[in-house]
Amino acid sequence: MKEPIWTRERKAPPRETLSREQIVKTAMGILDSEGVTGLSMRKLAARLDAGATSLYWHVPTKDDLVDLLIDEVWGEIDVPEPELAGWRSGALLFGHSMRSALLRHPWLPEVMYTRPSLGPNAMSLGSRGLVLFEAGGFSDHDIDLAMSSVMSYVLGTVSAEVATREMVRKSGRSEETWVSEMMEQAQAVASEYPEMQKSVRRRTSLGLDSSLTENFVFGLDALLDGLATRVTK
Amino acid sequence: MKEPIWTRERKAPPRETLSREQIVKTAMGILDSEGVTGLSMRKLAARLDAGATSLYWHVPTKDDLVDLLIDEVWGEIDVPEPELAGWRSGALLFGHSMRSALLRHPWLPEVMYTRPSLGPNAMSLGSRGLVLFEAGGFSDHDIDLAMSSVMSYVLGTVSAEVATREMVRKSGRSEETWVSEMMEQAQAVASEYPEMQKSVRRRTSLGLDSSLTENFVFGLDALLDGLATRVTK
DNA sequence: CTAGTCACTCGCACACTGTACGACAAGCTC
DNA sequence: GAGCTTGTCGTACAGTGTGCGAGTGACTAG
Repeated sequence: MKEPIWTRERKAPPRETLSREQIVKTAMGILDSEGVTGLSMRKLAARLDAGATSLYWHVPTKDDLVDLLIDEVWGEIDVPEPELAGWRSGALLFGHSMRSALLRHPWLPEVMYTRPSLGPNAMSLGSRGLVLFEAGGFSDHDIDLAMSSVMSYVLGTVSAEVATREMVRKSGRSEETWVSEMMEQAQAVASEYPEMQKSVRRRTSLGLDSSLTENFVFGLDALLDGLATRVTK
Repeated sequence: MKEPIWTRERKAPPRETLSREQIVKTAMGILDSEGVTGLSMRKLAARLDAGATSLYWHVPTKDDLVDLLIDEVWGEIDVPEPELAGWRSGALLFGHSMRSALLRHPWLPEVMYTRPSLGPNAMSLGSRGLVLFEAGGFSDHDIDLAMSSVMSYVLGTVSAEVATREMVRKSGRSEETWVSEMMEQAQAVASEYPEMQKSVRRRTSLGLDSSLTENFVFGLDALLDGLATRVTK
């Protein structure tokens, strides 16, 4: 009579092997710190002390790997239960949670717009979002319109924010000197675009961080105000 | 006495040469039809009957070329003069114009979030937008907050829309069969995500196009409603 | 103990990318 | 003619994703 596997002892510790989780995790590290162009299969493999093509046993293609990484990010986003906060502050919280996830993983905008990406975490996120807006009293027809307008707003704003921060980073300057250089440029073309100059000056008075946060909050607030008038129940 | 140039005849027609405009134009064609991955310097050169490296005399790098292309798209977006329509319908028009430009050039989202891109058309667009909102009666402080929330909303929504369309295209199925396949998938995981199922069904009843347009309009309307309450003057 | 079958690793090779370099040519001004 | 500017392009290099097939360690059946 054969003894079942889980009681039987292993003769020797199992061979150390790569795992999909491990690959995803270190790929995430590379992506977060070096961006999309910094991630190559060879570099990833090297960091795992493995041959480049070994990865392909665990992951079909690089694109699939990126899909896994995207879904990982969706998994980091909170959606509060509606009974805890009400839909409005729930949506606000959701927006902020989504923003901070995107700021932690600034590579996401440049890859997410070319691919399906309907992994389990994305599904769960979408589902929980819909629950929130349903509880908020939107009509059946409006629930996912409301939900997806909030998601799109956050996505767009934070993508733009990430692009701005990227601009600063690439310039190699510090934040302050970058802002002041922008000011100079704005001065130079002031005659052509007087409005832009005012805008830059307005943003300069706050720091870059606060200015971007204010931007995000202002629009989200306005959008939620607009959505509030569409609550019917 | 030397005769001025414009009266002097050319001895021979000038040598045919590449031009930046020409390069930009055919690159735009490739990008629009084959997407970002379809654009390579060699392919672009081949389509111009030129050697690959000849392009580098007219354009410093491929990235710079893409920057030119992005600014070209910004140039296609209308912003109405405020006195023609008022800020609200002006903003609506602007949003639709921006949307259709992005739908014509669906490659834009995947490249715009990694780079500066403050070309002349972008500047002019921003400036005209600010004029519109200023005339709308927003406080000095709110003008560019309002403006950029609209831009971000449109950007985010249409980027997501483009991604959806890309999904359909890549699947190789027709629009209808794709939608019904989505329905099946939704049925399959219905127990886990009942909300998603409802959402998919709602979208299925309209066509894909109308559903996406409705989505866009709904959120933009809500956002503008919210912004309207912030008009002070 | 041997033979066989999985699960997994990895070197090589291929086609492709952006672009630096330097040789070359055509047209213009002296 | 000489010399300069403008422009073209072949070659080469370092890098990419990944298909293929050989190889290896751990396990099981006989």
